[in-house]
Amino acid sequence: MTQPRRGRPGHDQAAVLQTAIDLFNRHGYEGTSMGDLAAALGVTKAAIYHHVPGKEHLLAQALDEALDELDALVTAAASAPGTAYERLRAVVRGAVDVLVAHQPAVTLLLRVRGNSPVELDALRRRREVDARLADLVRAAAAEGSVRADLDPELVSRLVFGTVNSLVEWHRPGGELTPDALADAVTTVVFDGLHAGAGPEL
Amino acid sequence: MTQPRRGRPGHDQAAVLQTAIDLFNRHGYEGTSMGDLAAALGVTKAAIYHHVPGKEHLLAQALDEALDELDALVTAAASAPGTAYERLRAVVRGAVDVLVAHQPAVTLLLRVRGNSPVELDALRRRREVDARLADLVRAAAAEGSVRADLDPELVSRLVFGTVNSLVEWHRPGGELTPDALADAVTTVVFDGLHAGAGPEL
DNA sequence: CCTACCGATCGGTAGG
DNA sequence: CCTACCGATCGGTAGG
Repeated sequence: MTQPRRGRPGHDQAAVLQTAIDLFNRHGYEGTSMGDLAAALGVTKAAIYHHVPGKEHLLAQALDEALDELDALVTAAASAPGTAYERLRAVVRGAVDVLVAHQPAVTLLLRVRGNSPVELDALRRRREVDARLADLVRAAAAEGSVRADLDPELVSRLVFGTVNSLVEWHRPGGELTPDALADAVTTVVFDGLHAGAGPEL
Repeated sequence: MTQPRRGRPGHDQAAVLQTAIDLFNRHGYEGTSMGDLAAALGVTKAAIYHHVPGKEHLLAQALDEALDELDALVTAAASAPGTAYERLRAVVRGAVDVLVAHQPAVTLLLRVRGNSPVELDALRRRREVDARLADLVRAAAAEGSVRADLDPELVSRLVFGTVNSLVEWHRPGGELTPDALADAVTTVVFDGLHAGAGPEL
């Protein structure tokens, strides 16, 4: 039912967004001008405004992509069956999967500073996700399956700090499959670095 | 031997740098104008150029502060006595100390994208530090004191990803002392999350 | 001659 | 999707 295109094929909204996210990640949001984006797309600056209402709208769409995925992850984990330990382990693995599958959008989210209403709203949504991740760690600690000698809030920050750090170096098409990467992260996080550490309780 | 000041007391280079680093961290380097910096200092924009040659010089000084500390840390660790395990454990603890003591400068460093020669040079120096950290992990794995079932390069990225993630939430004057924080990080990194995991090999 | 600034404005570029 | 622009603001510098 889509109308046949007339004129030059050009770009659709999704292509503009994808290129924008890439440039935002490479040079920073403020460090990327709409002229840079136009040049990367091979069009003039004004042409971009045919597809999107403005620069900040591109940022908002990218942040929503990442936050929608993370929201879905913690919501599913909160209502999943099994022990708190199993749900925590699943959410760590799921977080790795989200970071790998949506790396550019998640990278942008993790760099948001709150410079605008769009960024402040993203920070608010992110804090909610972080709070629900901390709830899972707290439940696992209360259950006795995760160490309780450290503040669960602190443990949560360290664990998901580790997961989030993946965006700094992981690139799609690397040697590691997402599954192998998730295995490595959960092993290091739950069992630690010591040689011969057991894979399970 | 310093001459008595005449005219308004004003600000020295160090004060301008400290305020600049704070603003760069809060709003991003490109998101901070020299006008913003001037307003934060309570002077005019032109007055800043009496103290510093330009905006990028402020960034370069901040990045040098962080990189000098990290260079000193890995250099000391590389020539320290003891097993590779002991040196790795010391460098993890030392990295926490550096991040806490130089949090604003290190935060800036971790966000550098390579947008300019100054940033590219900082990235180059940072890659050298990262390589020497990976060397330590490799030596500990070869020694048999750290798990060798995972690529040392990957383990290094995860460990120092965890440490680096501190800058995202740690603020000076929090509840945790630097020592307690370093304890918590080394415990989680080396022993993992499992309840009752031993504190040592 | 100095340090420590100010009011005004430079040439370019930002998002739109 | 382009040429031709705008109000404003950028980093940096002039004379005093």
